[in-house]
Amino acid sequence: MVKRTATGSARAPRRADSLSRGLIIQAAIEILDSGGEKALTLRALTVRLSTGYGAIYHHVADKSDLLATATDDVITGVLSGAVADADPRTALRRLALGLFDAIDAHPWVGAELSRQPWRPALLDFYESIGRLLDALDVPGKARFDAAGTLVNYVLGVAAQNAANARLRADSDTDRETFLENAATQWTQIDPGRYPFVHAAA
Amino acid sequence: MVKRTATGSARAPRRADSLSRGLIIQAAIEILDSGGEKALTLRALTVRLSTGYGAIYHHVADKSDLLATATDDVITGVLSGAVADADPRTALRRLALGLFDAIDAHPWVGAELSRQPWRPALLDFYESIGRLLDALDVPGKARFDAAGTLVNYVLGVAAQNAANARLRADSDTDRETFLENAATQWTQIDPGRYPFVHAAA
DNA sequence: ACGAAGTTGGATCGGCGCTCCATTCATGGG
DNA sequence: CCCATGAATGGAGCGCCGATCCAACTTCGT
Repeated sequence: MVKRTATGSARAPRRADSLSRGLIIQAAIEILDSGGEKALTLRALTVRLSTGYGAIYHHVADKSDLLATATDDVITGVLSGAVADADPRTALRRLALGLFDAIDAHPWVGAELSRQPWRPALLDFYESIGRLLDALDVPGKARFDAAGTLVNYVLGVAAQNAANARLRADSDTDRETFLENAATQWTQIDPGRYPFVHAAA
Repeated sequence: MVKRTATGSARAPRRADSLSRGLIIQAAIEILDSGGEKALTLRALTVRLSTGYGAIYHHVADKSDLLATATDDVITGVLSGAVADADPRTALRRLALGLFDAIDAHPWVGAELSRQPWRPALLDFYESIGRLLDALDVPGKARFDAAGTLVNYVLGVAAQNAANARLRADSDTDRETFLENAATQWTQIDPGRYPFVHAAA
């Protein structure tokens, strides 16, 4: 016999597997990837997870919390996916390209990062860059400037790339050349920004 | 005698001064400046302009059109406000700082630009930078890269600045030092990015 | 066995962008 | 001079959103 609420409507049975914050965020990421930023609605989440609002809000503060945590997840993935490299310069390149690729694959990450540039995951990113620049014997102050310049540059180019992708949703033939452009531009920037270090190397 | 609609509700008299697209956008900018991005609602616009939805949608496609045009207006203001300067290098500095100040004064401009990096007004901005770099005898390809790097850097730093302002809504004592930092960082970037040109100068 | 604490589902609320249409008014052709 | 026409206007209403709230359910210590 189906139980009824006080208002007389039917009530679905409780889910078998228990919900968790991680599950919710993972579902949010999938929705964001498949449908873009505007596709992530609480309703869509309840449908995908076969649950209600209460369950979601029990594990998550609000929608912005959801977006922020999802973004952190992606960035952390980029960091952990970056293999250690003997040469700091190519390691930097790898890191920057990894960030670009991540935003290219999940455009909503770029938008969120430009909205909240001090997310913990992004600070970790700065930390890694700082260590690599340290290995390049870049002096302290310049190191900070360089990290900021690099990240801002990647975020900006990724945003432009996302805008391009929005304009023409197909013909990704020149996407590879675009990536190569970004790569070469960065390789130009690093030695150019620090001509002393570059000359020393 | 007050006229009544078919549903019997009262109808306000028609406004004396006629509406125009420019008026609507100006009102939108004022709302955005005073209350931030989320304060711009069609309802707020109707209240401020003492009008209805129909009048607004007759002059404007939709809300994104409103935001985009308002952003173009601000950027165009930065460009027209930049006085000609004999030295291309300080002219570049002025342009970059002008963009930063504009975003600092209207944070919603930064968010919109990162969402739509190819707005006509921003293209004009690139055009101006390109001309200045040409005056610096920067070769063609590097010129394009430099303009992109500069704009992306300013946008990124401005976004970080906006985030800072969001965190501490007061104590703008260190805002000046922040601006100076950005300025010196750019003066470092320009010669650093093109050590050849800088050495030649 | 039982009640407290932890979890879940969904009705509900206020507000949003936007559509639609009755109404108003300036204009110019007869 | 008049009135037909169409641009301009105001506002009710629609569908959807994020968020709240609470009854219903589960788990678990005792």
